[in-house]
Amino acid sequence: MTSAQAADDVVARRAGRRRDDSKDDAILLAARELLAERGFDGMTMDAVAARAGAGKATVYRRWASKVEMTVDAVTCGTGVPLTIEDLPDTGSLRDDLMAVRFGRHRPDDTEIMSGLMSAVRENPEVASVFHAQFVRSRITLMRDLLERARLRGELRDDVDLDMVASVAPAMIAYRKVVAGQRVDDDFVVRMIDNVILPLVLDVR
Amino acid sequence: MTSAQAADDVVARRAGRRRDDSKDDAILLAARELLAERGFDGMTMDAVAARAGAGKATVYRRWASKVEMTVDAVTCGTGVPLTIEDLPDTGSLRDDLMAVRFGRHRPDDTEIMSGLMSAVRENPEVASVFHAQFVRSRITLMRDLLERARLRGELRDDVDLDMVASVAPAMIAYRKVVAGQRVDDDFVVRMIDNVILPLVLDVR
DNA sequence: TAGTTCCGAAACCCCCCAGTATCGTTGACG
DNA sequence: CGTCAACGATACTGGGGGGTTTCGGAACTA
Repeated sequence: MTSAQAADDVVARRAGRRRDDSKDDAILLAARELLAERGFDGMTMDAVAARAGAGKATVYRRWASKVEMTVDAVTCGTGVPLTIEDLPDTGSLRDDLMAVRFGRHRPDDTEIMSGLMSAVRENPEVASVFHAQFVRSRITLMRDLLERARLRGELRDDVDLDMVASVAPAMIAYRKVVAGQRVDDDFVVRMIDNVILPLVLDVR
Repeated sequence: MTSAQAADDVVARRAGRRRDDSKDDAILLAARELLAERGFDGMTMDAVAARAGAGKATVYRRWASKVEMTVDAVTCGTGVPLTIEDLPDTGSLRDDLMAVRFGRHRPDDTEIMSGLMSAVRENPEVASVFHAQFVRSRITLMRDLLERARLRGELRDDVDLDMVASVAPAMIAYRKVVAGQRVDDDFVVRMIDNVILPLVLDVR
């Protein structure tokens, strides 16, 4: 409980209409949708407010700037990045990787990643949250999964884990952001079976 | 000889000061530098003109818009993409790949690739030249080199050439554009030796 | 020298958009 | 019901930048 909430409950609540907390989510959702559809530059604050069914004043009452709103939209909206804690050991690296793709997780956020790219170059705050949300967490997850497979004895012993851990994130981001192609299930499975696994597995 | 040049030589040359063709190169060079330093949005036409030692009118006398100038800056400036014709068969895939990186070619243009990214999303013309210059040509080159290695008998026979051909371009673009890290010689060599070659080579 | 064309510099126009201010309205509290 | 804060809508401000025009000067032809 924050001190502000305590003040509301214990001390007399201030008069006047109370803030509609559901608007926070509506605004952040609108921001994410527009980020995915039009990118950071195309996501105007007027459009965000309009899609959320709110006025701009309501948006700026909650966030001081477009950047701060964007940071919250990305961090709160796309959720805490997946970690190895969320993925029970299936006993095989292939099944572990499939679980990452096909498990019951948040929807594909490559569109948001793509839409954020333009803002990353010129905004350190955005760059920081982008890196944490879309780069570091994914490489770390891959590295942890590979490490687990290594302990199970699945991997050859000369694998460069740090390098290999970035192969899948790189190929997925490249296909979406740089090459501008769809990242569908076919592509992911084919990448896993024809690139990642042949690269690390002991069996031949 | 173009008809315009013929007209200049045969028919009477029009009166007045002649266009300084060297300005074209100066402007395109300034555009590339600013594209690399500040990205497409940060590259203002005023800055391009100023760096080229020209007036904006001079720029707009040659190109109708910022986009058209950018397209020319990228296509003319970074040169014709490398093809397998430019790379004599060294007899080994590793040496072929090293020749791509360390051969006597144009300077590293990952900065320009990175700077163009923001414009790709919202401009089909830029997207087209970007794709030709930085995506298609590189994947094709990789694929041709792999094919050549396959004919030499270097490769395992179950290699997914189309998929593998995009691994190196993906990892380099990812590291630079998405992860925001330097693409130095160490990284490239390590990628070749610990990812690309283990993935395709027959020897084990 | 007269006429023409290109030059750099700079003023200018116009649109877009982040952010602010003001409106009348709505709803919670006393 | 009176008060007051949050609400949606909307007008407004200020800065940035693409693109155009103007201007005096320079370079070229005749």
